[in-house]
Amino acid sequence: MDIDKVFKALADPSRRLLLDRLHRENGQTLSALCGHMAMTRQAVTQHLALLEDANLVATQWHGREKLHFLNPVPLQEIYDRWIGKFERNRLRALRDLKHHLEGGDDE
Amino acid sequence: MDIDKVFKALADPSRRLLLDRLHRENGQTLSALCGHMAMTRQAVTQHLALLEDANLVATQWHGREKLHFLNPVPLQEIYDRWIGKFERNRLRALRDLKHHLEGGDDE
DNA sequence: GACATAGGCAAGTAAATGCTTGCATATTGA
DNA sequence: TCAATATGCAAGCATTTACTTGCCTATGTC
Repeated sequence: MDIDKVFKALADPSRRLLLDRLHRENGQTLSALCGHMAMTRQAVTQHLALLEDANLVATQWHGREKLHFLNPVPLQEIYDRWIGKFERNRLRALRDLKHHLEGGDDE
Repeated sequence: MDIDKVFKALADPSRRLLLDRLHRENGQTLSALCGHMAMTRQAVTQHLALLEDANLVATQWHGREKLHFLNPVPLQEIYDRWIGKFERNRLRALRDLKHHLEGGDDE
């Protein structure tokens, strides 16, 4: 899995909104998703393509409709393999921060 | 807290590497951090400024040296307020996905 | 068959991004 | 005091990004 694609896909607020919308109601068509966005259909298509490339969204054709489904796995992996690492030493980092900012060893 | 700044800060691999380096050894100077990066000092400075603006890094001057400290709080908040939400319905989303991809109601 | 609906493809554009180069300032140490 | 070290500031540039407009295709419906 390309973790960089996932981070880049999450970097845009419109794309995060799309994920939110799918989280609220899974399996929506492109047109339905467009309803929430203040941009053209093409722009939404491009955002969704990026999300699909990052494996955050999976699609399936139903006749002339393209249904979009949320895939939560990459989010989990971002946490497990990236954010979690920092959390494990969270207290230590905060101690460092406080120690040095509030007058540490030589100040 | 501006969650968008945090996501944008995390979108670049060089900036994630900088966080990794600070995680490995906290309180490094700009020059020390430059040692790990294949770019000019100015580029690193700009990356660090973005991280600081996103509140992922805090700095403190020690004479002519600028020390950089990791602040894990925004990462925690990204998890709590964003990723966690999706995780709570992770199984449901995966069920939706499987159901529709492997031949659902009408296929 | 004709027409509306759902979506795709591709070129164009303005703004953001990542990085560089050049020069200036401040601290430290011989 | 002079030079080396540590960092800052700002303009310039190439690439990427987000979005648009215009046109084309396929599915469903009267």
